[in-house]
Amino acid sequence: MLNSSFDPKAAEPRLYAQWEKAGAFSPKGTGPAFCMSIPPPNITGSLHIGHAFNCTLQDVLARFERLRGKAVLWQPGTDHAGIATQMVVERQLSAGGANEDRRSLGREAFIERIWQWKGESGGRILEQLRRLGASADWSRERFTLDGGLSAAVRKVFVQLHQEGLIYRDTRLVNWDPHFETAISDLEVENREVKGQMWRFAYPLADGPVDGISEIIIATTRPETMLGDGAVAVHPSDERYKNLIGRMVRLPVAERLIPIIADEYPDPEFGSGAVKITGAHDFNDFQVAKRHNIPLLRLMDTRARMCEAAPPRFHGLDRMEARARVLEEMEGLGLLRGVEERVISQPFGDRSGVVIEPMLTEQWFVDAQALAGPALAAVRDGQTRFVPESWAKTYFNWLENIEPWCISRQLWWGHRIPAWYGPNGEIFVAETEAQAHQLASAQLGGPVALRQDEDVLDTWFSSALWPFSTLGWPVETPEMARFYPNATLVTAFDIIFFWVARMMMFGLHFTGKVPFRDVYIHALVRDEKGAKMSKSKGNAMDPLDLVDRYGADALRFTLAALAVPGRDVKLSESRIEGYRNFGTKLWNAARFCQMNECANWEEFDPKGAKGVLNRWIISETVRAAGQVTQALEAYRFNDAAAHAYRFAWNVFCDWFVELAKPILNGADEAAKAETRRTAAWVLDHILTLLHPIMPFITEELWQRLAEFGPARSSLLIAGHWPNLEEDLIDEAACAEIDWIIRLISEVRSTRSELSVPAAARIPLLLVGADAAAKQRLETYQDLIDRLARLEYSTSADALPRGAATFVLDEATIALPLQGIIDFEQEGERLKRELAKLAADRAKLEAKLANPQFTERAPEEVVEEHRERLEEAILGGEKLQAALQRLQAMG
RNA sequence: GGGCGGUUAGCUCAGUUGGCAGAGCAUCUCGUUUACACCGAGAAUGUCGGCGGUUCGAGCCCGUCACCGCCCA
Repeated sequence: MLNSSFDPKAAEPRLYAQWEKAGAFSPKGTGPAFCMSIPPPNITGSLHIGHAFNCTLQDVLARFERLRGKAVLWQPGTDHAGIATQMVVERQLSAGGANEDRRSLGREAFIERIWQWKGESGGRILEQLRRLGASADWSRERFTLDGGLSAAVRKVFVQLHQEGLIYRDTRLVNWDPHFETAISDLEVENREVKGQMWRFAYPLADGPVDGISEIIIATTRPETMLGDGAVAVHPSDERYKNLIGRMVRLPVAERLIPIIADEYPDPEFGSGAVKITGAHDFNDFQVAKRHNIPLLRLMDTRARMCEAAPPRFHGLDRMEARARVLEEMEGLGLLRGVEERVISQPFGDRSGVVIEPMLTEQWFVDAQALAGPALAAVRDGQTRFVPESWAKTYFNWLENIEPWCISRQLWWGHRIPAWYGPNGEIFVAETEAQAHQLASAQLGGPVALRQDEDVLDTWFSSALWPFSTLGWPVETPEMARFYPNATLVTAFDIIFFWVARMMMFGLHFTGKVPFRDVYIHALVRDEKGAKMSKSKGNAMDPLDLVDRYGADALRFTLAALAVPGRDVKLSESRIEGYRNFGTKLWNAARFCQMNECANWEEFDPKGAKGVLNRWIISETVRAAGQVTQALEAYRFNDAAAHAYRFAWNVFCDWFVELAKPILNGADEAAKAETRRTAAWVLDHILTLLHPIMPFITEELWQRLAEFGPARSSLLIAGHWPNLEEDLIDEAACAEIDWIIRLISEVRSTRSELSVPAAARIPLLLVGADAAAKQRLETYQDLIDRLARLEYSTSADALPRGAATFVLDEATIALPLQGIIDFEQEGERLKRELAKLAADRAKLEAKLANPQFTERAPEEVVEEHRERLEEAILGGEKLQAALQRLQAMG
């Protein structure tokens, strides 16, 4: 016998082990393939609510499609996370007290240390996903630095290089002076901070022109003036027209620089003149390129001033240099003011330090060339964004894409497969041996080669994830079967980083899109809508929630809140509510078990005779259809809501209650059929809920079999309902619906009139048609019990002193003389009448409008007519009841 | 500055061809009816952000404004 509640703590690990042991997570059978590649979490990561959300949605899909008979491969794995991982281990080194850092350790030993760390703690997050019930195929777990995936990376690099799509170039990159590496512009966080805007005067070198002797520029970064190559003004700016082409004397640096005309400066903003520091500002870089302005790199890798600055600045940190520049400008009398203002400043999202746009030589991917096919594939529908609106974000980014800087000055990652010869010749090859071959061939003999020190951006390998994990470039059976992937589930903040790049590389290297659907979900925020973060202290730990409420409750909550295109605000009361739902389900199963609702396997729902049974079977068909449709459309919230409503508000609230008299009754045939029906429906509920609540449903599936027929499989390997519409019996639905409405109305009336709950009262059905009379007769016991009636019967006339309400064509009277206050009932009737009168007036007005009757669809007009008739007849009946009541007074 | 999203019950949010405004939580009343108090029965609650337009009919479509959030400059 089941206990009165589910114990997730005990059951979850047991069930999960059972699934794994059964090999339930591996693709099975010959059905259509369904493949998802997990967005690989960082090995440094630990599970946060965003992972839990992403994981839940994927698992819902995986389990749903698996139950539908597809061969499901949910491909798991992790990402090496270059900068984050290196950071973790470097921090460990410096905390070790041995005065070690990565340089003292050396590259090889340091990397060894990281592998060691990875072995110990790198798999933690995947363990945590298991606690949520993730049914990924762990036997196929991959890591971006695995041999096969690394070979794929080298192949891609070499091929793109051969095609001229990877090249070395000197451009501005976002430089992180803390980690001393280039980082992606996507890893830069622009924050509004308080800063100052200084105004500098640059004197004209050859004396005044038209009375103007200097030009004023504004800057928030005074130290960069040392690298200025020009002053730009807008060609249409009348103030400066005659200055274009003249030189100014750059103070402090004591150099001459030209005044140039360019569209970039905004004449409305500040003085309209802009200093151009091509080596330290992205916009300036573009201007400098257009005008061949020299690029002067002022800083070294740690953002200390270097050669291009005057010697007295060498070695100064950029902030020290700023103070010095200001001091000198002031001394020269050329500082023309300063104002406080909010400025947007770039910070490294990992290091937290101010990012320096820096002129360096790096490897770049010609992303623009790869973007074309990636754009086309979404435009012509080969890959579909869900919700569709995210395609716009994707288009917008790809249409304006910049060269992708892929080299990183780190040690942890895929080392760039490029070797340099004695005179700087570059040999790009998949192996060092091949590089030597290339070098020999080109240089006429063996030479010493030095491999590029840098590693690739982590996203370079992630971009290959949907196919490198399947074995590409080897043509494996998995590639043939599971590529393209069916669906990618990820958050919107990663469309640029990852989705776009997978599209570019997938199309370029496999000729196919990497996935058909991209389901984009929102971010999880706290109940006030703030982004969760450890520093804010509002982060909810998913594992803590699992401990307290069970994985199913958390999963159900996340699914129920997964509305496309909107942030998820998670509140604990919601989780608690869905935990309660689990308990409700558990107890419904317990009821079934106590009533021997089993042995349905021989049961054919088509042959069910009882109206109640035919009704709940009809409802099951409807619910299964709704849940299926919702999941197919990625409407996780709808799927959750439909399943919830059916299980609780239909099955528990009505079927179980209505079935009780039968199950306790003497009609053995009816009893047997009802038991089987109940078992059949419950199994369908378990199946429909399984993708969202895998643990409790699996547990019930197995426990229910203790008294019934043995299960032929675990629920995870069961079958999704595929019910035929002709199981729906409209007549049975109408009949049960009538009973439900009758009972609800009695309850409501009793409650409004404060009839004591324990009081048994009579019910008279007045003016009913034959069908209604028949229904009352057939279900009398049941109605009496659920409405707490003394007796119920048909009658010809309204009794004296009764509370009344209208049900279709009939009037229901509850003779309550001596129990209720008739004044109160009179008031209640008047309120009802007023409501009906208002409805009536509205409907009449509408129907009197020829525009409406002529233009609205026939069925809408008809519906309005019916509603009007109902309002009129109902009003008459209540009016009669009211008169009868008042006649007593 | 450009783009996107949001504004519906006290709170969190649904509302997908325009046709009777919903759910969960919270609140209030009643209830030990043999699955369940993590429960049952019932109730109350709305200028669908403002203004204008299209339409027989607008929470939904269009325009505009306000406020909030995010992304990109």
